[in-house]
Amino acid sequence: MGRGRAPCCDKSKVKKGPWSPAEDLRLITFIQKHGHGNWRSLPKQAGLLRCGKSCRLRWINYLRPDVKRGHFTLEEEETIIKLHQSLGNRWSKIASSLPGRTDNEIKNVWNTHLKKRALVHKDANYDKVELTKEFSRTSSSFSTSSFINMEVLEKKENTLTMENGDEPKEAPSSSSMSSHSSSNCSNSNQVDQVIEIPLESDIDFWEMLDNLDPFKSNESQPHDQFEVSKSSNLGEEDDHGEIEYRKWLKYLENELGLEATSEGDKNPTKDADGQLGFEMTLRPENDYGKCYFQMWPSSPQSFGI
DNA sequence: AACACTTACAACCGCCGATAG
DNA sequence: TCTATCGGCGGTTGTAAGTGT
Repeated sequence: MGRGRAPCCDKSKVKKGPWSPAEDLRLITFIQKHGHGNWRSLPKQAGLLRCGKSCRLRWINYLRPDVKRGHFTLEEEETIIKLHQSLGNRWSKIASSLPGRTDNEIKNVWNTHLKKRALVHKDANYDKVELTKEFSRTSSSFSTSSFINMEVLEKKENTLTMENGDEPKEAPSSSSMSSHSSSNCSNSNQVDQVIEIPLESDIDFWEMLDNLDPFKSNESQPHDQFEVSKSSNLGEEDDHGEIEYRKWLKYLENELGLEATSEGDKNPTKDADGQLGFEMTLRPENDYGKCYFQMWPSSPQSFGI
């Protein structure tokens, strides 16, 4: 065999295109449990029909807990412009100066906004007024319906993804997504992570969940195995939502090594914004601390709230 | 309302350097 | 020294969402 480079994987056997929430969850779960020592073998071990590179990219650019999302601040944009002047298209180098930002994101922002601005800067000595106007542009469009975000609020010493001896980053900036959780976070400093989970009608997603072992084994049993607590603080018309919700609990307990500290913790609560959530403590072996899980429906109505 | 065009960004592709055998 | 493999990087593409006509 010559020096010709073998493809990183069998392209005919891997899925391409956008990641589904189910795939995201699988990847997050796997990396939380086992880390990502070998990207090439990870997809197989995690049960993902993706190539290792795709998993790595998805994790680094999107799922990593310390990745900062939302629009760039004026300072960040100025930093990028300055660094680009000295470094050129060395996006990873530029990204290393902007904690929480990925090279891919910086590259995109450069190509879509900053390149033009830099040209204007060159030609017209950088009109600060225009710059400020552009800064107020609407934030990047989050795909809220297909997003799983782990927001590390107060990271304990942990085993999660801190490569190269990275220091735990500050809490991610308040994006439109993160704002869902802010009220909860501020109420409990002991919560270490907020994991936001879409509760949507993504067929693939729920089919995957339904096929997971904990649920498979329940197929012959009625749904009320997750016995809906009528005394919960949700309305009675929430039965369906709460059943799904309890499925989630069961799944998370099994997959992420979570456990409720008391039965009361398993009862979902609503915050001031009407967001459903529940608090659970991770088992000691994971050492991730206490988490607050939030679920948001595609629209509040779908939960009858 | 329907279509065309533009924008934003997630994801893919292929190359490169480092490393192990 | 050569070769195979891997992670990482930068360029590019595909497409959903937004906007204009």
